[in-house]
Amino acid sequence: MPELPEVETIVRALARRLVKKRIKQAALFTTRLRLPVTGNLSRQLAEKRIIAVVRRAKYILIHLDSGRTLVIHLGMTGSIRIRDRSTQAGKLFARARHDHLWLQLDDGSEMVFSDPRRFGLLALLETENLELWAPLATLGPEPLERKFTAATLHERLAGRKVSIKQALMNQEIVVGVGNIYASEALFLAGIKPTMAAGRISSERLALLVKSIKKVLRASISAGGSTLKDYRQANGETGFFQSRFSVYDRAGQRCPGCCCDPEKSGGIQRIVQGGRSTFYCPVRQR
DNA sequence: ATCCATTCCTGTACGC
DNA sequence: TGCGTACAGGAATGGA
Repeated sequence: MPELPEVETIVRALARRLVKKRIKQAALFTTRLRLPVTGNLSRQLAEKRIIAVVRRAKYILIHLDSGRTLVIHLGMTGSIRIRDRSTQAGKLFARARHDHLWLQLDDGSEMVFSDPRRFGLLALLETENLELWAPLATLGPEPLERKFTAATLHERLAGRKVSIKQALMNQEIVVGVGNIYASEALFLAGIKPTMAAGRISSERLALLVKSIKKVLRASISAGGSTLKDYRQANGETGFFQSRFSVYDRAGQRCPGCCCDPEKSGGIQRIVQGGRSTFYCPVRQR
């Protein structure tokens, strides 16, 4: 999916375009997402004003003046597009194959949520009780907040035998880090992805925390990473993918590596928990 | 308590 | 061109 930088990029665009706008009409085209969509979303969204759009972990939270919040998670292949009235000039909205939610705003623009694989989710919840909702209730700390420190991570990893790569992807330990940025952050920190999470020194965890923040911030600055499905809300691709150090670069030389990939084999691809991990055996120990 | 494989669903790339 | 297979950015689940 969209990991934290991609979701953050989308949220910033949505905030710019949607806040203070009123939803004129809404249409939900399926209830079959990762969790069944409950309630009459179309009716509950119509005539409501959007007062804020924020991110929590990889969730998009759209606060409405009705005291409810529209929650969107993009799963692996979800995307959100906003289209101007001007680009639609006179045309009726045409639903594409995997469009699941359509909103028409009072300035004539439209927001569409699409998700071919339907691993994403949509929910409308009481804003006041949002944090009690199970998927949000168990989430760990935000990696870009100041209070996410080596001490935080150390405490959360204590005694864990699972690999550090898998631990970083566990949203109860730290949120927002998915398959790409887990590999990238571990490369920056020089930590081998298979190390037991609970056995890494505080010093190395401090470097890991810095690396996580650094790679996430750099990617946000680049508008995220586009592999296949991800697009910014205006339809443009991100461009951080061109700056990956190890992700999807098996056999190549890692940035600044001293070794000859012809001999060393370069960046390795292994599988952990069913997901690909990329790392440099020379620089990551 | 922790960890692992499996599952949801669809699209695409690749080898034959 | 067509077919089968593997794999893809996430996260919940059940069983070990």
